[in-house]
Amino acid sequence: MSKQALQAAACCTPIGVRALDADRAALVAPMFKALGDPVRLRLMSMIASVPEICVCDLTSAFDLSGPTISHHLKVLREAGLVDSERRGTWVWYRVRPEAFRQLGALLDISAAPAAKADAGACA
Amino acid sequence: MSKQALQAAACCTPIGVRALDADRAALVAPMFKALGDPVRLRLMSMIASVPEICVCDLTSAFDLSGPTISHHLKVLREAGLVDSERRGTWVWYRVRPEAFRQLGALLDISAAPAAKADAGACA
DNA sequence: ACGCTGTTTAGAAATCCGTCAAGCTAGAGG
DNA sequence: CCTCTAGCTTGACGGATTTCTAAACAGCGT
Repeated sequence: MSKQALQAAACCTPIGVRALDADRAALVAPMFKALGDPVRLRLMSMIASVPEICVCDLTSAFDLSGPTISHHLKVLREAGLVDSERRGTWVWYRVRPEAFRQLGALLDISAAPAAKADAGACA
Repeated sequence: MSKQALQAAACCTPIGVRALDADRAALVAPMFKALGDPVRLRLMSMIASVPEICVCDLTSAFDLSGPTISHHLKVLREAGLVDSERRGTWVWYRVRPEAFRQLGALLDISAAPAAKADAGACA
């Protein structure tokens, strides 16, 4: 809703070009927070590495109970990072490319002042 | 130390190309977690948007006590996102471009499967 | 010695993580 | 239609982290 619109507004000025104001920070921080758990980060990468994936495949990849995985998926969903859709018996998850791209753009340091002194360190 | 070496090893395969294994996820997640707080995200962006900045300038930008800011800076420091250096009376903070770039590379979705269906949404 | 700057410690309140139990939806079988 | 089962989500609860305030501490310059 309005949340989506605001997220779009926060898109896509790199963090290093101009400091985030409080409103935008409050909007983007939950996304980073959602990625701040190892399990959720792995879930996110599993979802992002394929067009879509079934919850059953996600659950079987961890030594965690179903409800726990479901909880983590809910966090990712509420952060706007993934979408879910029920098709028949199974629920399928899919990444939200626009949210993903927004985070990537925020972390684009290439235009930041500090980048000049340290270009190419991540070869 | 060894932590730095492992962080370098996790660099820079995008999350959307291949799913992170548990070890790499455990290594990178703390960085995202550190950015998962609005105050820390703003601190990070303030630090990243200039070559370096004094703690006094950071503290004065928030309605938070000194110790609280210091605590958040410590989290960013221990996550490897920033460096601090004392010069005379004041302490100066500076971004770690390599860590920053690593996170940006992880979120590079351009090579991911889902990117094809949604190119250019972040215009 | 004194003041200024920034960090650390200690403690209370709030939040988060994982499991158990119960609820809901969709398909299969009678 | 009804029931049964499977797949996933939700609610509730103990235990561990996190977050803030206040007070004590350490480094630097005068």
